[in-house]
Amino acid sequence: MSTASARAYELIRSLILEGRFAPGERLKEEELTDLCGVSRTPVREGLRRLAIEGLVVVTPHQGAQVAAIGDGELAEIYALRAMIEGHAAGRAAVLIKDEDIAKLKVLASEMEAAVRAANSQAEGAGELNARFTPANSEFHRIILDAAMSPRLAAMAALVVEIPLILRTLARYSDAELLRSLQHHRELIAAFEARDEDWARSVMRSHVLAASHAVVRPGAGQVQPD
Amino acid sequence: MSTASARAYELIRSLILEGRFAPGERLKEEELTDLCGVSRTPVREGLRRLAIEGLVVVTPHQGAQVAAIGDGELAEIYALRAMIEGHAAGRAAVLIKDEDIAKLKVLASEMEAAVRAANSQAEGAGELNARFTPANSEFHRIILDAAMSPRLAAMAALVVEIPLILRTLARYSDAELLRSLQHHRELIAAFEARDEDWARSVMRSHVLAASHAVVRPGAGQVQPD
DNA sequence: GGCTCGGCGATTGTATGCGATCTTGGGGAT
DNA sequence: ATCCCCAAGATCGCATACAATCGCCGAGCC
Repeated sequence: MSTASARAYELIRSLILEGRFAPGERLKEEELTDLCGVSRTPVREGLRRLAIEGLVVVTPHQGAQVAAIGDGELAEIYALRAMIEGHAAGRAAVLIKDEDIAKLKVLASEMEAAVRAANSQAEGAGELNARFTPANSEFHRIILDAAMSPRLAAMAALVVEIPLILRTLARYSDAELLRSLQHHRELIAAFEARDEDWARSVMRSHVLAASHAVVRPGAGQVQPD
Repeated sequence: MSTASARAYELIRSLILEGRFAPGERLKEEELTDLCGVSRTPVREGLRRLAIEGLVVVTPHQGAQVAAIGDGELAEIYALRAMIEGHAAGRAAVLIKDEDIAKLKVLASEMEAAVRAANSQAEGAGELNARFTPANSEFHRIILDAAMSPRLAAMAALVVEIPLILRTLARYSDAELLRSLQHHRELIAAFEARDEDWARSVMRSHVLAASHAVVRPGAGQVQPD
């Protein structure tokens, strides 16, 4: 529990990802000090870390603000993400343990159930998002961990979390959502077949498909990925 | 000049890359304070940044130490590097400006001259290293910058500098050195042809070749890459 | 004799104070 | 009326001081 500094980092990060701070909004150290209940030093530390991870940008003597990214940048980020997560999926196909594959199956079912529930009950997108997103994040995290490469995970952190800032803009059509679910199942199949190339290819498709759903804000429900 | 913090970061980083600190060696904050001439606060900041970049590892309440990496990890790092620099070269093939290509030609000539001088004069490897390495680093930096992707550059930083810590172990045979020089020329040709796939492929070869020269410490001269 | 526990030194983590730099608002000149 | 410049307020960067934690070593117990 190296708490104060880590807590500040996690709190600020979660606040940004939850959308409590708008992109471009300025983050004053003193303000965060009050929110976190710690002093400016650990707040600064967390801010710098978030800056390196790309969630915020700090300009000297001018403070930090939530990263704001344009469409061109977003497309580039998704290209990087396809590369990295594809690579991770390839490694994972060789290294992943059977128990982790079992976890993936559970999560895939959970996501499918979330979609079914939202569709049948005519629930709001919020409800779907609340069930779908955590399962989806966990799904991708398991694959990344299975790749057993801390540096790859660090690189993934640079590109995975950025799009989440804009999650309010990311809307999937029903067709895209179904395709995303199918990708998950196909990934699991590739893992079970221990097919490195197949897994990499499917993951690339998965991410690139998500890219097009995000860059063009459409009418849909949730951000699967 | 956001100096104090940036200077501390750069100084510590250069000391590590110059080999002044052995891998695994512990870095005490107070000691660095004396070396940098600044207080502990900016030293800590630089240390954390280096930690995220992978050059040092910090364990809470136990301080920082220079990253020590094994052969397995090294192979994995080179695989990532091949992926990232390959991607960068592909983008660069489309985006690079003619003047930057001209710079690459100058640097390639410089590296060739350095190798010729070292061979004919039976110079020590140190002399070659002193001429070759800066030109080589600049060569790769130009390509990375030409890709016009800050995040890609950030990811490259995660994997490009790590092998440099072990540069004393990296020895190229004459044949490998020549191959490296040919790769540089071929990259330039691919850029001039604006051939994205060609550039990516050559860069991947370039990095993967370097990988095998580094993982197996052979009898050679310098670390071109 | 070996093991465990408690105290001490060293080092890191956190808080606060001061100086430097940037932004903002108003007044004057063109 | 618009633009520029300057001063005041605010915020950040750095230094220092204090608190918390860890590792080590010796004494005591089993």
